[in-house]
Amino acid sequence: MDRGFGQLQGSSCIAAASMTTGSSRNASSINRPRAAVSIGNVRLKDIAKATGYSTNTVSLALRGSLRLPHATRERIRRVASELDYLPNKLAQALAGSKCYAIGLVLTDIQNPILTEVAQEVSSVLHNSGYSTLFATSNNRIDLEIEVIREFRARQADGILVFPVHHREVDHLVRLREHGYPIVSLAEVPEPTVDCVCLRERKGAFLAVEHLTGLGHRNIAILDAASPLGNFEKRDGYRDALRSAGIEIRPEMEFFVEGHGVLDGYQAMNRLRGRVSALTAVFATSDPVALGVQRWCQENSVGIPTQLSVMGFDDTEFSRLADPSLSTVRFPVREIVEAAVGHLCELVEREGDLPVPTRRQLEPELVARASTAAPG
Amino acid sequence: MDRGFGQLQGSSCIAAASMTTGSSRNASSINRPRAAVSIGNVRLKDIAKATGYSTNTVSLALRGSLRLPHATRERIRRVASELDYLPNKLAQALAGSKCYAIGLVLTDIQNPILTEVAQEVSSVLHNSGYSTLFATSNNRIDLEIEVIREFRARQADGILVFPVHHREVDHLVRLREHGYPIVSLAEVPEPTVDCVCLRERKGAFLAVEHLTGLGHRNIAILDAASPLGNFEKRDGYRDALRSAGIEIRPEMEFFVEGHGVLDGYQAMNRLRGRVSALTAVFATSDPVALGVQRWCQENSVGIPTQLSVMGFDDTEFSRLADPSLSTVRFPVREIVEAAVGHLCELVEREGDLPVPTRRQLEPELVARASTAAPG
DNA sequence: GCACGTTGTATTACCGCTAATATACTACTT
DNA sequence: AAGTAGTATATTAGCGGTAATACAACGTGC
Repeated sequence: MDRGFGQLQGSSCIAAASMTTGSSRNASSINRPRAAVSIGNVRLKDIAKATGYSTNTVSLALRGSLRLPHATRERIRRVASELDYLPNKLAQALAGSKCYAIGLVLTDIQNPILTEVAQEVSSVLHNSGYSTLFATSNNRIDLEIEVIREFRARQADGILVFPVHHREVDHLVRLREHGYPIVSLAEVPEPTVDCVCLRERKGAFLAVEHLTGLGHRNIAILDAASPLGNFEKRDGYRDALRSAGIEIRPEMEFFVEGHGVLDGYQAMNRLRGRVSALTAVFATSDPVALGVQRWCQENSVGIPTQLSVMGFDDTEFSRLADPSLSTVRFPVREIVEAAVGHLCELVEREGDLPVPTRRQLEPELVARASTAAPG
Repeated sequence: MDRGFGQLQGSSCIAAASMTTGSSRNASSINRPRAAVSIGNVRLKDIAKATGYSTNTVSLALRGSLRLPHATRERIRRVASELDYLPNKLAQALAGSKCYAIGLVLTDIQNPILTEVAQEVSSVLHNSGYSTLFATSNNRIDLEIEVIREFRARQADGILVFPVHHREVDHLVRLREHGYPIVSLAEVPEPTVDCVCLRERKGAFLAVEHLTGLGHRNIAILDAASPLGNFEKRDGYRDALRSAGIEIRPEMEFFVEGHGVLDGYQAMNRLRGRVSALTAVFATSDPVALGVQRWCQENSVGIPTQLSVMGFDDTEFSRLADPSLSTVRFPVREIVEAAVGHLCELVEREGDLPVPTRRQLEPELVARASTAAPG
């Protein structure tokens, strides 16, 4: 929140490079306009020339080696900052073994919750000294595989991924087996790959249990996950019905194309004939639920009087929807922190990874105004 | 992870590497779980050993050099793919001059429009053969500067940025002057840095002109941009009032903290006493407008009967809001395509950049149900 | 029959950095 | 005074690629 005007904060003082009122010999070779390079093409070698030390000594100084006397270290550092030296992280990564970059693969970002995840991931990684490589699979497994290869080619130290298909993770497992750190942000059935995830099945269970608890018995599910082969939420839905002694009817399970508002809206259009037969709808993501609400408003179906609507994720839009949406919270911060933490741990093990673990976070029901006892 | 005496050149010789005989079967030997490295640590040298050629010949073959006879090229390529060779892009970048990565800096991602931008950018870049480095400045100029330095250290070939302050872009200008390709996605006053942007001032003008055209004269602005020093939308608002002969009253201009739904809602709470004095509200982003709608619903202010509401950006949530939100379209695809295209062009110039240009895209009014003539 | 291009491939030198080892010096020992 | 530690720095060899150059074997032309 600080507006801070005087941002002169040692951020940069370029052009200094060309001046070098060299105490030792001249360093005129620095300002030779080399081709194709940016402002910051000051290298260890340049600092070496400017100070008279060897590049290796400069490298040691900048990394704070105690083998160098304090005075030398400081002198080199001062010159480095005068020249606005920026280390070449590619070269560092090539010489060392890490490159301090993590790849993040999202499925799509129609759902604002994934956006929040992206924001949080990049921010947490930044604070841990890592950069974020970003890509979306667009819900296509071939793209998922492709971008992961891309990340590996860039020597990313590890990968965070929302797999497109929670059951098609062979490519992840294989990498993991070879010591490549990968953490899935969605639950995969067998813990053959690390995952830090929300207990989705239970989340869906809570959502639907909330509805049955209110007295609903005709509950539809608008399911955007199953078409991709991800059945956790549908299973939770069925669990809840079963545990309430309600028959599971396939005709109450509807597939939805994507996670957008429009998808929910259109789904309702398709099943409009059946609406009178139900008293509640559980959508597997918030935007879909908002689309349902919208359809109801247009079609004069009262929420929650005639139809109760549940979402999933608890995005900001849901809280301030009209009526406010009952949903299940997706704890972005907790999941991201745990996932990044775990991934960084794996990365630091440098190859000898422990057996994969699964960390499941607990979902939390958020009951709001879009659900009530059936009229 | 030191290997001692340096006589052993390959620090991690995969089993495959030991096959010197020209024959080419041994794929199964890849999966020896060696320390500290990923599965794909097959290098040119390994392919060289496996085929009997020198690493340079292998390099040429994989890059399709015509200096090699067809048969040799194909043979090498086959072996490479059998070994699942993945080129080390860091090494390529270090040896060549480009690294085929672009940095993207967003301000925050509360606003779904920025999310769409991120998705689109990474997708378009991917199709152009570039990777995306991702970071958010969180609306803090110091972070903006920091992540840009980070990108430069990673040798990003160029940067796409939504500057936090459209008028504080010295750090960008300085880089640009030194030949570093940067494209701003928001309009900066002087074209000292390339930008591909929406004509925001005109967009705001259209929005407010739409309101004045309907007969409104008491129009407030909920402005999330001005607090950051970005006055385009406010200026457009004033332009429209002026051109309709309406007095500009400072008490009709309200600052909003952020671009979230809640921000709009809370802003309305703060100015509730004044609501009766106005007939229309222009919010500088859609979520803020949705917050306004929500507040009105809770406080029984009819939209658009008692109050007209305009947003900005045209996100999916707005189209399906209730009532559907009148807004101004932010043409994500066009802007991103133009910006990425331009940036890539600059990148390909390899340092000798032309003078910065500004490409302004035209905004488009989207009139929906949240605006009408004042009752 | 020998200089002379053409091929096809190997050798070598970087890119910017880290890390292991080598080499001057200095300062203590004994 | 010579041997022995340290200390402060330089030299060299990689990391995994690319690029320039070298070279060897093979036709050609005259």
